[in-house]
Amino acid sequence: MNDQRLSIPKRIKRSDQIVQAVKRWVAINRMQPGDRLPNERELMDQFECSKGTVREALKSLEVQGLISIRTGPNGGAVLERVPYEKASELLRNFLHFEQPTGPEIYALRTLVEPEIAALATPRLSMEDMDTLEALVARCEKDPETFEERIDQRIAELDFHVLLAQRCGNTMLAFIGRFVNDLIRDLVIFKKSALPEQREFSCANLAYHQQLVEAFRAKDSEAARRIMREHMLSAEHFNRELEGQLNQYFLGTNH
Amino acid sequence: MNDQRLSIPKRIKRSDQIVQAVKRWVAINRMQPGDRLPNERELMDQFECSKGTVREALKSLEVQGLISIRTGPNGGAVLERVPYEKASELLRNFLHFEQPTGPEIYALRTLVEPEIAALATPRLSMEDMDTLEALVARCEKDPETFEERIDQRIAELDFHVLLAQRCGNTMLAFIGRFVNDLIRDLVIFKKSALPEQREFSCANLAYHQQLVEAFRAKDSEAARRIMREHMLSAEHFNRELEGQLNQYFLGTNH
DNA sequence: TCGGTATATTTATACTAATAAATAGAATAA
DNA sequence: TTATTCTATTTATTAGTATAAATATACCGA
Repeated sequence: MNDQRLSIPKRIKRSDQIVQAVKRWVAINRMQPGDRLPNERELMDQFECSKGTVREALKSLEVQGLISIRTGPNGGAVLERVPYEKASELLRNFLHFEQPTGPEIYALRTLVEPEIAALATPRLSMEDMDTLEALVARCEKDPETFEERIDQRIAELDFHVLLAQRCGNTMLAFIGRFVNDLIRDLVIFKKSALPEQREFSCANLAYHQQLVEAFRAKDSEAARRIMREHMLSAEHFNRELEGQLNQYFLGTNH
Repeated sequence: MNDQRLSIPKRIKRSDQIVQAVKRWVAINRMQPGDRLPNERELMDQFECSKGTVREALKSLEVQGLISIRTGPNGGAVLERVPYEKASELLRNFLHFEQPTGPEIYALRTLVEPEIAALATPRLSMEDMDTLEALVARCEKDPETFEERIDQRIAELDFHVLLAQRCGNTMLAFIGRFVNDLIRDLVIFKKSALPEQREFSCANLAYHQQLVEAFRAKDSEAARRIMREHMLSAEHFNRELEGQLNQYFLGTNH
C-alpha cells in the first residue's frame, strides 16, 4: 500500500493550466471587476480543448470567487472582486480539521479588537455612530424570550463587525469580521446550550456604551483601553463555554 | 443596460448541490483526512446525474482544498486537511482587488508578532532554537552578492514563520505565516528595486539575536518586548518601500 | 408614447458515449 | 530476489447533442 500523497503530479491538468493562464491574463491586463471573460466557445478555441475542460476551469475560478457565470445574452463569465463571504468560507474549510478552541479564538480577538477600535475611532461617520447606538439600544432591555437573548448577542457582535469594517486596514478588517462571524455562528449553533450569563450581558452593554462615548469624543486611546478591558472580560466569561468546535465549520453554514 | 449582478440565482446548480451534500456527509460522519469518497461512478448513481456534473462537484471540492483526486486503481477522491498553501492562495485572491498597502501589512505585523513571540517562547524545542540560530547565522556575514542579500531577508522572514508555527494558536499561526509570506514574496518580487538598507539588516540581526536569548531564557515578556521594538523598527524602515502591491497577488505565485 | 408580451438569440447547463492517460498490483522473466 | 511487462481500474479529456435560463429586441394594444 504505497500511500504517498506527497508526490506532485508532474502533468498539470489541462483545466488547471487554463486557470493559471486566465489568472495571468487578468493580472497582466489589469482587468477590473465587471470585465468579461471570453465565452466558453472562444475559450475552447483559444486553448484548443473541449467544452468539459473549459467548464472545469471556469468552475475552479468560480469557486475561488474570482468570476461569476450567468446564462443568456451578455452572459458568460464576469470578473468579480472576491466577496468577503467567499474568502471566509474558504478559510473555514482550512479550520475544519485544525479545530481552533474557544480560548484560541478569544485570544486572537483580545489582540485584534483594541487596535480595530483605535483605528476606527477617527473614521466613524455620524451614521456609523447612530448605527452603533441602535445596536447598543437593542441590548438595553432585559431579554424575555430565548430568541431575544440570541438577538442581543448578535447585536453585540454586529457592533464589533461594523468597527472592523471601518478600521481602514483591509486585512485587520477581514480578521476582525471573521472572528466575530465565527463567534456569531457559535452562538447560534450552541444556542440550545447557551446559559443565561446575565452578568456577562450587562458587562458587555456597559463597555459598548463607554465605547460609543469614546468614539463621539474621537478619543482613540480611550477606545483602545475600553475595548481591551471589554475583551479581557469576554475572554473570562467565555472560559466555560470552552470545548472544541470540532466538526462544526463545514457542516452548518449552508 | 441593466447590469445588476446582485441577483442571486434562485436555482442552485446541480454540481453545487452535490458539493453541499458531500460536505454535510463529511461533517456528519466525522470523516478524517485520508478517508475516501465514493468514486465517480457511484456518485453518478447516488445523485442521479451525469459524469460531467460529478466532475464539476469534485473539481469544486478540490479547488477548496478539501479533497485530492488521483487516477488509477485505488485512485479517486481522498479527503485532505486543507493545506496552508491552499488557504493562503485563496485569501490572496480576496486581497487582489483590495490592494492592501505596505503600511497596512506592517501594521498588522506589529500587532501580531509580539504576541506570537510571547506565546511561542515556552513552546520552542531545542531543535527549534538551533534552527532559529542557524537562520540568524545566515544573516551575520556581510552580503556580497545580490542573491545573498535576498537570501538573508528570506532567512529573517523564515525566523518569524517558525515562531508563528510554534505559537500554539491555529489562527494566529496562520495570520503570522501569511503576513510573512506576503512580505517574502514582496521582497522577491521587488528585488530588482530593493535598495541596500544596510542599517535595517543590522538592526534586524541584533533583534533576532536578542530574541533567541530571550527564548533560551524562557522569558516570554522579554520576547514580546523585543519583538515589538523589532517590528516598530521594521515598520519605520519600510515606510519608504511603500506603494501599492496592486495587481500583484494573482500574478506571480505560479 | 407607454407598458406589457411574445419571440428569437445567446449562453450556460446537463447528458451520453467513447478514448486517452495514469497507476497499483499481478504476472512474468532475468 | 529483482526488474520488467501486463492488466485492470479509475480518472482525464474529448466530441457531440439536447435542454434550460436569461434577456435584448421586436411587436402589439392602449
